[in-house]
Amino acid sequence: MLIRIDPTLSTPLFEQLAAGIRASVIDGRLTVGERLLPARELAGALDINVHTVLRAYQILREEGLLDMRPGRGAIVAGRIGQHAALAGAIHDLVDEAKLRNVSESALLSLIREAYK
Amino acid sequence: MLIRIDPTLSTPLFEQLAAGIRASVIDGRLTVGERLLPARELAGALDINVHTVLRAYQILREEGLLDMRPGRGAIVAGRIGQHAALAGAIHDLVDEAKLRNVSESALLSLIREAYK
DNA sequence: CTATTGTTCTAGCTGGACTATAACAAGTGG
DNA sequence: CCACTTGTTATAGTCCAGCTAGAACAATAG
Repeated sequence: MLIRIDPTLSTPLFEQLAAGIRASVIDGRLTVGERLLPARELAGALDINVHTVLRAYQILREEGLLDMRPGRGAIVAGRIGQHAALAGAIHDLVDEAKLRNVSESALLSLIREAYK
Repeated sequence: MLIRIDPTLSTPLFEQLAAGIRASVIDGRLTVGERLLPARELAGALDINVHTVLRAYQILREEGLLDMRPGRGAIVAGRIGQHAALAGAIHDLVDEAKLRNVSESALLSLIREAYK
């Protein structure tokens, strides 16, 4: 599981991490039942704090993507079903946005608006 | 121009404001050539600081949405052309996401991922 | 010339993100 | 049962982005 973290970005580390794992689950790089690296281990590998990793894990658990318990670790639960369609739609939208020179942040806030 | 700001949300005020105005321009509530409220005035109305309003305005200028100069104010430039199609696509995507119980924050980070 | 309005600068406050330790609880495997 | 692993919880400190406040400046309108 290769996930890259960039401390210089404005998006929080725990969000970046959650986003990376989430994407991995959706496109199949992580499969249901698979176990993630133990928090302390991953934290060491990424050179960040354990709590930051755990915070990312907990977000994903609340989304139903992970199942975690002490002693067992964090396991991909993948309640998300067939997100493939969604992933496709997202891809198309992003392409469209790029084509029209709409910046990432602009697109993001348009979506935030649409969610209201 | 009615734009609502919620200080309790985690999204910065200046972003909320920029997002609101941006959306207004795109769906036609604000038309090209129209002048926005002077920063100090809008700040007073929203009960926030002038700098926060100006920061939002400047973001939109960088996007080419606004034209602003001292003494004249901020005017909708609307370089964005026909974003109607994009707006439609966004709307569809958000509906799809809601249908699948994908949270707003999850969708946002999926899009951030797709932008890479 | 005066009033308006964006621009720039300086300064201070606050909350969230991140880190660092440490103790605790629930599992796993021998 | 025991040792080890791993998530959970709590406490505390640092740092920075966002917001506020006040003031002086520059360009534009009338």
